[in-house]
Amino acid sequence: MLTAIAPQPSAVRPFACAGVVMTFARGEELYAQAEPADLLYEIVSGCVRTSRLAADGRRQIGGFYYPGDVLGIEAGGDHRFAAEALTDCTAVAAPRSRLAARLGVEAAVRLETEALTAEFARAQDHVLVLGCKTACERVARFLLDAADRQCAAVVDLPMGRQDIADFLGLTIETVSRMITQLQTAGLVDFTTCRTFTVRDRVALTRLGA
Amino acid sequence: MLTAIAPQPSAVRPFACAGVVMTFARGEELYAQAEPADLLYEIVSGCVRTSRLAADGRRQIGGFYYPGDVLGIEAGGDHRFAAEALTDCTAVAAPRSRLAARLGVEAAVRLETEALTAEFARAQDHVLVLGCKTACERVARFLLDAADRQCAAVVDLPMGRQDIADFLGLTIETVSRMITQLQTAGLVDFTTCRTFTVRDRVALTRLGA
DNA sequence: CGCGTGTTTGATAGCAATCAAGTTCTGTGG
DNA sequence: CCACAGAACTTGATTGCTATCAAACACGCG
Repeated sequence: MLTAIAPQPSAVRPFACAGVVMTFARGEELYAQAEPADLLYEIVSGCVRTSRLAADGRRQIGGFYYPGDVLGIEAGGDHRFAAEALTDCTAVAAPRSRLAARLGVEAAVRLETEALTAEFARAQDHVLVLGCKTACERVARFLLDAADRQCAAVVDLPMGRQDIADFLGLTIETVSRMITQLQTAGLVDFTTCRTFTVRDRVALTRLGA
Repeated sequence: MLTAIAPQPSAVRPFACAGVVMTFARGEELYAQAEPADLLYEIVSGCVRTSRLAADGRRQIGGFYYPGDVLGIEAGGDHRFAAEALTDCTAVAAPRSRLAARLGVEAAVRLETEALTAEFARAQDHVLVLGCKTACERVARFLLDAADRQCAAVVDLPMGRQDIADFLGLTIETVSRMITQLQTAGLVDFTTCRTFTVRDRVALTRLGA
C-alpha cells in the first residue's frame, strides 16, 4: 500500500513532498472512529466518506471528499469520524510532524488552519441545511453540490441512497422520492440511479439556496 | 454542544494583555453578518448569541457563548454570523494582529487554532443533533448543556424560546411543548419560564445523548 | 437463470409545523 | 402600588411532511 513518494512542486501541493501515496479499495477504511488522528490525507482520486455513529446507533455522514480535498483534520487528538473509501481511491498521506519538518512549522500550520477552516465552514453550512431546509431543498442542494464538484456534463454519484440519506438527515425512501420529484419536474435527468445531468440549474439553485 | 473552553489562569489567558474590555447592552450587536472579522472576543460576563439568515429568511442560531468562550473565530475573512448580546455583557476584544504582537505568532496561532477546533467540534455535534434527534431529545440535550454550563442549582436561560427553536431547528411551539413534557415527566422543574432545575439528570442524559 | 443488493413506489402512521386562542410575564406610566 | 399594553410563552386543533412498513422492480454477479 505504501507505494512511492510522489515528487511534485511543493509550492502547489505541499503534501507531495512530505507524504506517501496510498491506495484504498472500495469499502476499505482509511481510519476508524476514535483512532488517534496522526495522518493528514489529500485525496488524489476517488471518493471518501466520513461517518460517525450516534449513541442510539443512528449514523451521521460527515461529508464526502473528492480529489484535492484534505481529510483527517479533526477536533482534538482522535478521529471523531471514520473514513471509508466509496470507490477505489488514492490519497497522499502525511504525518503532521513530517509536514512541519518538510515545509516549516509556519507553512504546515497554515495548511492545517486552512483545511480546518474549510471544514468548519462546511459544517456550519450543513447545520443551516439540516436546521432550515425541507427534504426537497436538501436533495436539490446535494445534487447541485455534486454537480459543481465534478464540473462534468454527466455527474456521477459515488455514494448510495443510504449515504445521501444519512448525510441529509432523511430516510432512503424520502431521498428516492425527492429525486423522482426533481426528475419529474425536469430539473435533473437521471440516466442511471447513480448518474445524472442538471437540466435546470436556475431552478435547482433556487430550491437549494 | 455548548462546550466551554476551560477557564484558565491569566498567564494562559492571553486576552487580558492584548485586549480591550468592552461592554454591550442587552440586544446590542457585537458584530454583523458579512462584516470583516478582525477582532476576537473573550466573553467575561453575560451571554452572546450568534445567528445567520438563510436566503429565504429563515434564521439559524450558531450558538450561545458564555464567560470563558472565545467568539469571533470565523471561516475566512468575514463574519458568517452576526453576534448579539442576549444580556448586558462584557468582553475582552483583541485584534488578531495585536495578539500576535503581544504573545508571539506561535502562541497566537495556537490560541486561534484551539478556538477554531472547539467551534468545529461544536458544529459537528450540532449536525449530529439536527440530523438524528427528535424534538424531545434536542430540547433535553439543550437544557442539559445549559445546566452543565452554569454548574448551578438553578439554571438561568438567557435566551427566549424563539432562539432555542432556531438553534434546534424546531418551532417555538414545539420547544414549549417539549419543555412542558419534560416538566410533566419530572425530568426538569421550571420555576419561571427562564429558570429551571434538573430533577432527573440520568433520564435527561439518556434522552439527549 | 436465480439470487442478493440497491432502488423505487405505494399505503399508512406519527411527529412536528401551522393556525389560532388563551395565559403569563414584563415594563411603563399613572 | 396598581393598571395597562405589549411581548413572550403555553395550550389546543388541525394539517402536512417525512418516517415507517411493505412490496415491487432493476441491476449486477455467480
